[in-house]
Amino acid sequence: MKKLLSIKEFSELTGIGQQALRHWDSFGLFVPAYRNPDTGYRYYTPDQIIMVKFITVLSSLNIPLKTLAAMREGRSPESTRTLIEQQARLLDIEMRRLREQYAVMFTRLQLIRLGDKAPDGETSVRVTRMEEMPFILGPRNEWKEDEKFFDPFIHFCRQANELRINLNYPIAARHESMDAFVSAPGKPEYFLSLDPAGNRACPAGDYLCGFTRGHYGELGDLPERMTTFMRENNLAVSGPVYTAYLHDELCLEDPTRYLAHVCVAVV
Amino acid sequence: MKKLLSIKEFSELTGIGQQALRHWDSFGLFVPAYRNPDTGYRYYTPDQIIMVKFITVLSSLNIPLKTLAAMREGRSPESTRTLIEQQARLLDIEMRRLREQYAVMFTRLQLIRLGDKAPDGETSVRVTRMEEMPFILGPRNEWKEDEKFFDPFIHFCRQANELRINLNYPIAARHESMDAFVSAPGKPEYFLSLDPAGNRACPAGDYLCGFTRGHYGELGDLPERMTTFMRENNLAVSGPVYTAYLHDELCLEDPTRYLAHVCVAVV
DNA sequence: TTGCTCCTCACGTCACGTGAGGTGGC
DNA sequence: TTGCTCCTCACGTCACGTGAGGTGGC
Repeated sequence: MKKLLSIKEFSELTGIGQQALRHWDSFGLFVPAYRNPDTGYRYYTPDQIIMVKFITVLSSLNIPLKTLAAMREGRSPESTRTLIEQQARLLDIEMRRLREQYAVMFTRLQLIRLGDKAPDGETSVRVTRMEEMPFILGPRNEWKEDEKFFDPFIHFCRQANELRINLNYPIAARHESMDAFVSAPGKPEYFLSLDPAGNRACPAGDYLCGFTRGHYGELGDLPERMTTFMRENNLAVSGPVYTAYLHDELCLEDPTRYLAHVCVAVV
Repeated sequence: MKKLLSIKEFSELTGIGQQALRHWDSFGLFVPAYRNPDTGYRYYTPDQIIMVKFITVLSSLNIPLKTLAAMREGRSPESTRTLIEQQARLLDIEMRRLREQYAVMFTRLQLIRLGDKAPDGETSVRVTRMEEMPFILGPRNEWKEDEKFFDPFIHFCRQANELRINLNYPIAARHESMDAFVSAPGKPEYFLSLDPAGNRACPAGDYLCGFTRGHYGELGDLPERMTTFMRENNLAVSGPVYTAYLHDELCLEDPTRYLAHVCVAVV
């Protein structure tokens, strides 16, 4: 004689809600071992815990319950093995996705923190040691005279989609030379995705860094201030100019207060 | 003059469905940069991609969109930083959960595969080298005469819930001696959870293994066959007796065909 | 009888997807 | 005019949660 558990007891034992158990019963995914024909009461046996736990594990990835129900009938060791192996692959994909999201969040956090430490007045220019920053370079931008301002940016995003570049990472800009930056600060030659697994990087080293506030591409007098600083301190440029927004629309509602960070390697 | 994107263009660029964008607009989570007052058409700017991507990353864990919308208004670098840090913690928990599920699936798979390789006739007894199998031991079972058969099993499950033992792992049984196993095969002294991170393990070594088919606790003549085999081959027991179901209700619909595996270390 | 549990509708929720029916620009 | 896109309801979906109203055993 097997011990029978009421739906309340079984619900408490397994942690599955009563209504969930009734729902699973309603379309045959998981039915009680016994049902009182007079009262309609559901009774479960303790060994049904095994099945119920298995179902929760399987359903925790977005496999529809009806699909699971279909797979459960006519089951065999082979079919269950296949089901688990398939689930393992899904788990693997999901774990990759989470790791990537973690990296996205961490990269974003680094930028915000760098912005939090921006020097007083937010207009200063200085030389700082910077760590390596990996990235993926987009296609070279074409700034035709008649073209709309954001067309190259859209082109970058479209290319990114095609090349399976993750647009969740912060996007930065790059001018190939200080001259190019000074003459057109809002028209970088490249956009880049700050993917930590990127195939390129701006190397660790001393960088001339400038901060300024304003809408995307509006860098005010920062280019002049940087060139002035370099002249006064006898510095020479030794690489491209990188522009990143540390505090952007994710942090601020007022677009005129976005915080930009421009850096260029110097010797 | 900013480039304006129709909802279709923006949807294709970001991979977010048109109706999702309308839905996000409807309660203020993410509104188009411009709206034609005559036609009601929605227009988005390319830089809104950044926000939309951020939202998808945040919402991919089960944070309700309304909660996100509430957090988005009056945002600051500090609030966004806190939001990301909180998200990172959630991601961490989620990754632990997935790793655990992966272990659950893998452990289950090992049992099924062992069952697939069960010897011909499925009634044979033999000595095999077995790998280490970690587990967590439950409380000692009390088999009172008048108690229902499954009561100790329920007690184990309840204890497991209290002790935060993961019941998703396969559950096995253990008799402390061959005598105890032979005299009451269906009444093990312990139940155990086959958690690979368990604090105990049956060590790698040579085990006398027996297979039999039948419902839980019904081991037929397997105990006798095992003792006979040991006598005939001059083997001595050197540890507890473990019983696990390799093909159970997860694999088979017919309870009389469940496949049990009994093993005991021998010298 | 009281309190507890169970039942079956039936509607609510969340984040959309999917037509239904109509409009507007080329 | 045709074809395309956009709009706003409004209902469907999925996996339940949450009462509503009624029953049954101690």
